[in-house]
Amino acid sequence: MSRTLPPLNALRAFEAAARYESFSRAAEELGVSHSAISRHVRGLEARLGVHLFRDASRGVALTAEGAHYLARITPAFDVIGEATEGLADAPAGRVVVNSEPVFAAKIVVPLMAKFQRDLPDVELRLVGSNDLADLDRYEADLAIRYAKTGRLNEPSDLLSDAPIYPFAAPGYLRDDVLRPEHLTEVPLLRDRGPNIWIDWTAHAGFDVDVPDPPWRMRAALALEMAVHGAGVYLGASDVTHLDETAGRLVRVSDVGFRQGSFHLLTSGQAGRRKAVRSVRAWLLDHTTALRSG
Amino acid sequence: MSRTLPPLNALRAFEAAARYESFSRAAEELGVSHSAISRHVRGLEARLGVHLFRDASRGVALTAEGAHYLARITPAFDVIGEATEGLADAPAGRVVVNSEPVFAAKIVVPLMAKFQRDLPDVELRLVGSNDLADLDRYEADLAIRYAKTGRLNEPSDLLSDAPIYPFAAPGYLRDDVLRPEHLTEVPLLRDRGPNIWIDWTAHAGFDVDVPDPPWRMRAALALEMAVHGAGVYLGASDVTHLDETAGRLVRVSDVGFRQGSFHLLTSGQAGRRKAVRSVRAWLLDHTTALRSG
DNA sequence: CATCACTTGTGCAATTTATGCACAAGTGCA
DNA sequence: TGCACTTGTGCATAAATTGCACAAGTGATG
Repeated sequence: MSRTLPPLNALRAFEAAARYESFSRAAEELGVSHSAISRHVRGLEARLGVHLFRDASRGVALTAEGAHYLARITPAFDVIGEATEGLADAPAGRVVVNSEPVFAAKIVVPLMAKFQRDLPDVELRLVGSNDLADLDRYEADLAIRYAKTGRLNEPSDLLSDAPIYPFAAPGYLRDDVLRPEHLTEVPLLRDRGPNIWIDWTAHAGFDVDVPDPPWRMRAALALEMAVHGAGVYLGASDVTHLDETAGRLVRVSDVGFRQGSFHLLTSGQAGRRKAVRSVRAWLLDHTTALRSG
Repeated sequence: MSRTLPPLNALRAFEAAARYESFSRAAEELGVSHSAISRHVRGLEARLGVHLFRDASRGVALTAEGAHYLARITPAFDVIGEATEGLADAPAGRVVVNSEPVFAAKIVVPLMAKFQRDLPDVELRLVGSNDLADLDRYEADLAIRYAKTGRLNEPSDLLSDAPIYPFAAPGYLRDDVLRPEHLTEVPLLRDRGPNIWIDWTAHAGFDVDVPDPPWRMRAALALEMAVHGAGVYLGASDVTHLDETAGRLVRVSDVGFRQGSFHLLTSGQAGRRKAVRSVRAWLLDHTTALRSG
């Protein structure tokens, strides 16, 4: 194998500059400064030892060699671009979904078997994490994030805006009903953000000062504690549904309110892939029950 | 223009790894470590969101997508390689020659008009410099260097090993003959290296202690001083020939000796270009008279 | 079953390449 | 003459590439 290739990044700069016969225009297209283009092009010329451009009054002009080279390079790059985009058309492949952990555990994981049957060629990689995956950096194709109020800043699809209720293990409270005196007797569990128990007591009309516990934990842990009879969990009913159905949790009050929602974000780049679009559509199809209206 | 290309360096690593279905083999071909290949490939997979390889017991195996992609990418790279090598076949282009200054000024420059007629499509860029151009870093295509003794360490072509004689402006010495008493009366000019006047007096049989002047200068300046009647220059007759022919210098003794030589080095990369090979051949053709034997 | 050869994966740090900013120089036009 | 537009370059920063050393896995062999 005796093929030697020039520095490919410089070649890319050359190809763009040659198409426009302008370094500035090439810079715009590639999203870099003209200075980067100039350096790449001049470096390539020096390395190859030929003039690909000559000076023009405005911009640059291709030499005969430069024009001939461009005529060969552009189609080659087109092939590479098309082949790469062709991968996006494949219905198969791996799709990385970064999800808030409690949503991953309680909603997505139980759906995995069905997902496997419905989209057998897609390998779903589910990453439960509270860290915000950088979709622009290809850390994930799809991201499920929780917005405590309103919408997300980025374009997204609403997955769930299920109302918030208090839940406890069956038998944890007398008659499985939350009463005012309980609010100072038992641990009040929630996600570690603002104390939504204050909002709830206001809705319930309970005139009680809710103690703010000295510990913090995230929703997934708090929910597990409730399941194990260690307190009353206040949170969205989407993530409790699994344990309710299994009889591990009951709703201990009919007073609820809506605050916060889960959203699905799609990476701009990966979002063009058929496999990613399939997963997105599937997730939205299978979470319709979680959305109001 | 909506074409988007993957990171091209990673694509190159993929293509080599895919051909061999082995990261180690690809690493050998590209002259990097396997670890670089692995990172490139896995990065590309992550970015594209598809499996291009699956694990095999020994090495890696292409997935269907990977194989299909390879079948498109390899021909595109072949086109780029061939187009780039095609530039080398062009008889035109710029050729950079880095030359020791006195050789450049006295031998190459006077030949430029003939060069222009003989190779009109080649732009010769002559750089006179005592700095050693790094041929591996594309600083020059050809380099003319002086070896004070013997040969150069690198493969090279002998350009000139003309003997060393003393020269002065006509009339500077009585009867244009260098006598022993002159050696302590007039400035003895030479290149700034070891005092070759000591070698000369030994050859001439003059029992004189040659003074070592407190100044240093390079050959080109020393030669100009002699032309202007400011001393006697001792140096190789190749670089004095122009001024002799023009009557600006005469040889003032028949005693000469051989020491030192000019060599032509050719860059390995640029040396494959037709234009560079043409210049090299031309230079060797037009300097045959400077070589003994 | 243990050992070895071969292969890929990864933490960490060093090296190389790419890049932007700010200024300079050149050209054409009003 | 001044302005708009264009490319070139010193300097420094940012990003990508890379190697080293180790780890883990697989298959073959004695």
